Amino acid sequence: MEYEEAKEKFITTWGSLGSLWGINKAMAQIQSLLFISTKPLSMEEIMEELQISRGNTSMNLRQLMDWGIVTKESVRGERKDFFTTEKNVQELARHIAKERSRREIKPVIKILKDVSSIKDDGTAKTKELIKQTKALHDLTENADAIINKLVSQEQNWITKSLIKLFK
Amino acid sequence: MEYEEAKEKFITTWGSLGSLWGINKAMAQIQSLLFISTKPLSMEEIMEELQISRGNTSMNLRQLMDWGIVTKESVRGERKDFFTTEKNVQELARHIAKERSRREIKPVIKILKDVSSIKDDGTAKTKELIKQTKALHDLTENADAIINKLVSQEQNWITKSLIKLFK
DNA sequence: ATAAACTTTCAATAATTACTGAAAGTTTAA
DNA sequence: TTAAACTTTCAGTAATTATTGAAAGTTTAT
Repeated sequence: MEYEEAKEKFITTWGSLGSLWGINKAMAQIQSLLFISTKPLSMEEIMEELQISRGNTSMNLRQLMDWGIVTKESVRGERKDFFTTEKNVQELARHIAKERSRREIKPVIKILKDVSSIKDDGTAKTKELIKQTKALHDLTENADAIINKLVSQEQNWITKSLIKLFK
Repeated sequence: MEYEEAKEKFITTWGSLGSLWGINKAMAQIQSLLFISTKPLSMEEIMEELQISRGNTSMNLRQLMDWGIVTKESVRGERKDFFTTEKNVQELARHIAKERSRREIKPVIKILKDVSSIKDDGTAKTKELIKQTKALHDLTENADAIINKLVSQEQNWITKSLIKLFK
């Protein structure tokens, strides 16, 4: 396998992994294209490379910027915008984890808390609902906290050595 | 909020979280219905409760069984099948993590390994592709290992206390 | 062996989600 | 201030994914 094939394979694979986990294909592909690019790319270049429309490119670049993993850059002497992605995988993971936590996990934790806090009317089905949603609440909250800790910047030597322990 | 509303809210919320993470809505809803049920449910009851068709129910129950989180049960004296889900959240998380790892993450790790192993032809773009996919490979492999360890059954006292540390 | 009770399969259809392309909007240089 | 260069928006369309429902298949009781 040489460069072109490897590049193609990487972008395609990352795109399908994205879809599988609820991230749209174009968004994942744009990010992966930038991730292995040696220089900032213009909208034109991205469209050309991935064979997608101007509108699609624009919308997905916006989303990537909202997620904080792509930034617009100016290249001196050039009029058009250029885009780069966070190149450090640790940082990348941190941004993604933080955003998904904030947008998707935290609101669910809130609802699980509400649901598990309903008044116990003494019936078996209410008791079961409370017990099970409480367990799910605790698990989700823990998982969320652990993941955010694991990818957080404030990783001191303790955390780092713990990660090694897990390997 | 009393029972019916809370139940409704829980099932709906869990269903949309599912979609958001690439798990189909009906599948997530069936699982959550079983998760708070005090007894095994028949296909009839599931269809009725969630207002979905027989075919849909059957296909999604099959998938849940393939994932190892729902089991078919016989109730003595009854001809039809009854279904239950894993009630222990820890076990549930373990099954889901294992399956997603096996089906989705492991194959991607394999491809990242292949891609990052292409011959270095000395060009900047090849060097960048190798460097970046290698970094992603290592991160993905670590994340996969950590998550599987965290939810694994063999949680001994060390692991448990580490989890506490992360809280 | 028959038929009732139940489940699965799958082609057709619906619902959802993503994508396009052109018009409207914005920025920049002169 | 004009107009060229560029970007965004969004209604319409396409592609994908989920769902239905009825026919085919299976199991069980007699």
